[in-house]
Amino acid sequence: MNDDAMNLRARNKQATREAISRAALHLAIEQGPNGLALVRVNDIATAAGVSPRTYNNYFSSREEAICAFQADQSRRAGQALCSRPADEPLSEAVIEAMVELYTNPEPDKTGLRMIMSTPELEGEALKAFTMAEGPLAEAIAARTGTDLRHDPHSAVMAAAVAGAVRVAGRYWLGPGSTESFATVLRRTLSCVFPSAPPD
Amino acid sequence: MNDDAMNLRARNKQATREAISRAALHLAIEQGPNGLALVRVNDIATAAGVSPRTYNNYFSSREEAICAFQADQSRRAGQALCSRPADEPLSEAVIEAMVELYTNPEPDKTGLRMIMSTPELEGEALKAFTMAEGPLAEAIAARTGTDLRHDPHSAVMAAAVAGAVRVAGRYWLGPGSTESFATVLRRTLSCVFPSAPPD
DNA sequence: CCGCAACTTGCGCGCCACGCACCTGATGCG
DNA sequence: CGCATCAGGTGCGTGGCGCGCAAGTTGCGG
Repeated sequence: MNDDAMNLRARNKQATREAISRAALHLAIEQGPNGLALVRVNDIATAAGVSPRTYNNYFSSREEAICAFQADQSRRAGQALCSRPADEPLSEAVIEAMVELYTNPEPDKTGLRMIMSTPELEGEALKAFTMAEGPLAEAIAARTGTDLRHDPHSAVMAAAVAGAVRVAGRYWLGPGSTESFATVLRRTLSCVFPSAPPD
Repeated sequence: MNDDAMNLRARNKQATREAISRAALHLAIEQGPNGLALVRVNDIATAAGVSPRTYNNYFSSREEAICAFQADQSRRAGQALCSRPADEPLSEAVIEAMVELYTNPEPDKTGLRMIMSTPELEGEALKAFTMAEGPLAEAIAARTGTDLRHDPHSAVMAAAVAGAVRVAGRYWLGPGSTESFATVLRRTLSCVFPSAPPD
C-alpha cells in the first residue's frame, strides 16, 4: 500500500515532531529574545495540538524543540557531501554540499536571528551545528582515503567547516548584509581551503 | 593594603565559585556518565559548604557548574594570544598560546573523559570552548591588521582553532593515546595552518 | 566607629522532567 | 476479514529545580 518509504506510523511521528518544533519556534519569536521563560511548555503543546506529556516524549527542553530543524539539518551533512560527484575536488565538493544543505530552503532570517540572539538557544544551536562534524569527518576521510582514527586532518577540517558555517550565519544575520546566505557561506568556507580557487 | 590585584571580597567570591565547581565535578565523576541526574544540587552545595540557594547565585544548572573551569579557561584565550611576542609568526603564536593555555595545568583526564562522555555535559563544554572564539577572533584580527567586521578570515580561523582544540581533546581522551596533550594539540592545530613549519 | 553595599541564606512559588498505567489506533498474520 | 500485538499518545502524580523576595551577615570606605 502506501509505504512511501515510510510507515504511516513513522510519518505521523515525523509530522508531530515538526508540528511541535514549528509551534515552539513560532511562540519563541512572538516573545522575543528576552521572553524565552514565558514560552511555557503547555503553550507549545497546545499550539501543536498535542498533550504536554507528549511534547516531552519528543523533546526534553524548549531549546531542543526550537532548534530541532537545525539539528535535523546537521544530521544530513555527511550524506550531503557523499552525494557530490566523486571526481570533484574536495574543497569544491565540501563548499557546494554545504551551500546546498544550508540554503535549501532559504533559512528563515527572523527565526535564526531570534535564536542567535538568545544565549540559551544559541547554545542549543551550537550543539546542533556540531552534530554535523562527526558525519562530515567520516565523509571527508572517505573522500581523501585517510584513516579517521589515526589522522586528525579530516576531523579538524570538519570542525573548521562547521565553524565556517556558523560564522557565515553570524555575518549574514548582522546589520549590513545585503548578500544572499549562499554568497556569505561560500566566502567563509573558502577561508577554510586556502588553495581554493576564487571561483 | 592587601589588594593582591583583587579585593578580599572578590577573592572569596572566586574561591566559592571554585569550591562549588570542584564539588560538582567531583560528585559527577563519582556517579559516572549515566548518573548525572543523581547529582542533586543539594549535594553539590553541601559538599561545597554553601547553601543550595547560594549555589545558583553562581550557576543556573549543574552542567554549568561542572564545566566552569573550561569556561574560565576559554575566557582567557584572547589574552593568551595577545601575550605572545608580536614578532612571532601568526601560526606559531596561535599554537603556542593554545598549548600554553590548555596545558597549564595539565588537564584532568578523568574529569574530561567524564564530561565528554556525558551528552549534556558535552553540550555545556562545547559552549565553553566556543566562548573562546570571540576574543580569539579579535586578537587574530589585531595581529593581522584586518577588520573583523568586514573580513571573515579571523573569525573563521578562530572557529577552526577552537575546533582543533576540541578535536585534540577527543583524540587525547581516546583509548590509544600515549602522547601528552600538548603533542596532540600541536598536531591538530598545525592542520589549521597548512603553511605551518613542521616544527 | 558608622553606614553602605555586597553576599549569603531561608522561604515559597510555579514550572518542568519523567515514571507508571491506561487507552487508541495502526500493523501483520492466519 | 477478524484477531492478537504493539507502538505511541495521554492523564496523573511526584520530586527536583530556578528564581524572586526579604531578611540577616560581613567586609569596606569615610
